[in-house]
Amino acid sequence: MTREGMIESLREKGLKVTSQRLAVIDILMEQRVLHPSAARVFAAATGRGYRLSLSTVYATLHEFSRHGLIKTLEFDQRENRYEMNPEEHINLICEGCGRISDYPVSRAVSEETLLADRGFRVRRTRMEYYGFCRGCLRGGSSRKPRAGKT
Amino acid sequence: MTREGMIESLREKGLKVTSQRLAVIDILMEQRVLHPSAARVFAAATGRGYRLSLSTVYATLHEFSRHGLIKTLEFDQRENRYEMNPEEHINLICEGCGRISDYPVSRAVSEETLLADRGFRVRRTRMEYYGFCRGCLRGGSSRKPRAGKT
DNA sequence: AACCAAACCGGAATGGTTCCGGTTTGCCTT
DNA sequence: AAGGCAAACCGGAACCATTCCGGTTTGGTT
Repeated sequence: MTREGMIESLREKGLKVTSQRLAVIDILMEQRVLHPSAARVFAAATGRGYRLSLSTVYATLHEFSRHGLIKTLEFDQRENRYEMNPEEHINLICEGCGRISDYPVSRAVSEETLLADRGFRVRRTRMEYYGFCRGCLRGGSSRKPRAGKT
Repeated sequence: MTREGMIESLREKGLKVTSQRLAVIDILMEQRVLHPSAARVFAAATGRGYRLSLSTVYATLHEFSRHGLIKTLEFDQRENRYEMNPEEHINLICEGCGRISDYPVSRAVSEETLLADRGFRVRRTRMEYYGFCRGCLRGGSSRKPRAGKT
């Protein structure tokens, strides 16, 4: 999704295009590979001169997520992260440095199978593999050593 | 894993077998299909006459999880849940009633593939499908209508 | 029976996120 | 171009499941 595409989406859904939302969109586009947290989006935005509050960043990300423009990766101990990749994939989450990368893969069980088999209607999925990335395995070059719960 | 098996595991790992831990084990065994939360374990335990504190329940579950006796299902907004099923499976999580059920399935991508392909070493996985269970689809018989974030 | 690290306890602290009510603003109408 | 209004924004207070604290108890070993 491009910056213009997101703005287009806002209009389609009847959401207002505000300077704060544009700021969030810009940062999200720029940091998409990082799967940024709300705090990071806020820091990056203000650090670059945009004017908006942390509350607004939270509200905006929540709204974008609610409308399917982005996806929220919810965690218990670590802060939530946001991703823009709409394709089906597994998130590889490094417990050493906290980095998240995508690994494309098709859904393990089809929606139809689950519905027929269990009467369960899938709305969204979440697939995560926790472990250590190449860098952290290789003598922990590590940055931000953010271990999850062991 | 049986009650006796868990006690055995505690001894093997050098963990003390206390009355509080036995209480938690009993409740976990009894409520295994429910994937109970810490609060529920606590309530069930005290309600049945066991004497232990909520702090201890948290500490115990954390310890069991750390040693691989159980697995913690971490959530952001809702409370964490704990499961005893050691098999590879997908957790079907109903956004209507909060019920969690298991759907056995083999790992989508093998450990070896990921290591060769990305240099990523998998330590644990998490696969969840969110949606609505049979009961909630059929006119929301619903109990505990616990919606996650939309 | 003594010893000690591990486990337990209640209560205070934590911290990412949400809520609150009051103010500002995008956008539709005229 | 001005008016009107619901949506969006804001800072600060509130939330709450979980963790932390230090002081006490206890399982298991010597």
